[in-house]
Amino acid sequence: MKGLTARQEEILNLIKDYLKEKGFPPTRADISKAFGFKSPNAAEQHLRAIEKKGFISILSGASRGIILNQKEIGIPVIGLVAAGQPILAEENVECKLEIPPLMFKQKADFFLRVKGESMKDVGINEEDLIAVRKSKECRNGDIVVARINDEVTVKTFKTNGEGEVILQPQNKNFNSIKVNLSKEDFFIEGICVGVIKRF
Amino acid sequence: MKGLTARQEEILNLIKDYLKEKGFPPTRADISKAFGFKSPNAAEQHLRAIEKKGFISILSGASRGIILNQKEIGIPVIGLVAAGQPILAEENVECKLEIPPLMFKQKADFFLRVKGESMKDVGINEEDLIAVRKSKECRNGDIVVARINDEVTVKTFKTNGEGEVILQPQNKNFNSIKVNLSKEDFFIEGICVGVIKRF
DNA sequence: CATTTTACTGTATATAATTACAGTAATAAA
DNA sequence: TTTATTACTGTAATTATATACAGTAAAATG
Repeated sequence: MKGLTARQEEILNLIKDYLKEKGFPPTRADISKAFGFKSPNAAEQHLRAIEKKGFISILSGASRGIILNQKEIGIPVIGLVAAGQPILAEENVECKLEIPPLMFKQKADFFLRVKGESMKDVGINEEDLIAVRKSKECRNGDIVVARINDEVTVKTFKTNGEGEVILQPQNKNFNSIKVNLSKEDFFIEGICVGVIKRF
Repeated sequence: MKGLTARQEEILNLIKDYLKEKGFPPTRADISKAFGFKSPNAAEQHLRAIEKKGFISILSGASRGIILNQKEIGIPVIGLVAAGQPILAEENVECKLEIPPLMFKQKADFFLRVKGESMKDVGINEEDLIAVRKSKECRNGDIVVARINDEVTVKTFKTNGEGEVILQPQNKNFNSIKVNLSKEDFFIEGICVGVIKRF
């Protein structure tokens, strides 16, 4: 379900983030400050628009009386990534899962359901959920979610510093992937910060 | 950290309930109304006492600025199990971790920090947290947390139905453990319902 | 092309909410 | 026995917050 303008979605995301971080919703002034609005009324009117479209409820008279109408709280669980689609595109989202801030050592932005056994030697198996922090950069040895020509893969990242990138599986039955940066479309989607197995 | 008085605990529970229901914390007036206090200061002073004892934080100047210091919510994370102690004894609890109900397929009662690599072939490695559902029974093939003579171990459970129990590691470098039920003190603590890895 | 919607600034005000101060009374601790 | 602590009432000041009203301007819509 969409219907929100880009700006309204930004506002809604701020409310979600604020709630997650502080445990209670922001005031009109908090929102205005975050976006640089010089009038609290700017926030007020955005809130009313978002309410009208059904994403939040506003309790009249109550301070911070903003209620999220969505049950989709938490971070998205990504199943199969449709070719050509951004990883977080709505059609890839299986469900959402709420996790506490301290669950992993770093903040996780989404979960990705693992296909294949190429990383089994580090304990990542088919159907596991890996917790991913969005990042365009990574270090040697990081387990990364990378995209090569529309295909998303999870591997260990290696580089020799001269533009040569190798994606290493952690399974002796699989071969390393040498990425030709000049010919192939290569992109780091994020870094694996954790794994969840469900038996 | 000192314990809360009965009244303070009631107040804290109200805050938790209010938060769960409305999505934001109550004001002093809300608390006073719920308990029939005729002065908002009654609530204020309870809050200060609860804050002093470390259960909440109060943000100065912010309306509804009550933050739960959720050290004691969630399920316990068990580190090393002291010999002879029940697994959930307080001295074994490293911290607590709140998990959503849908995190695993079955309800988890506690986490156990894994020592050793005996289960590496099923993706359970040293320092991983395994989610355990308390249970005295289990089936063939279940990954169980078992206790043999004061020692806690994680293995795959096998039995031939004639009282013979074998605890199987999932690592070719480790040997199976045959349990002599007549001589040894054997006990199933629970069944592994999931794993969390934190990189 | 007129109208609506979006996206704001700027001002003002009623009220929501925190919080300080002054008490009372019962109970627990020193 | 004196002193804290717990558990409140009652009042009041200050600030935090919601929210109404009056505008401007650009973009989208019909």
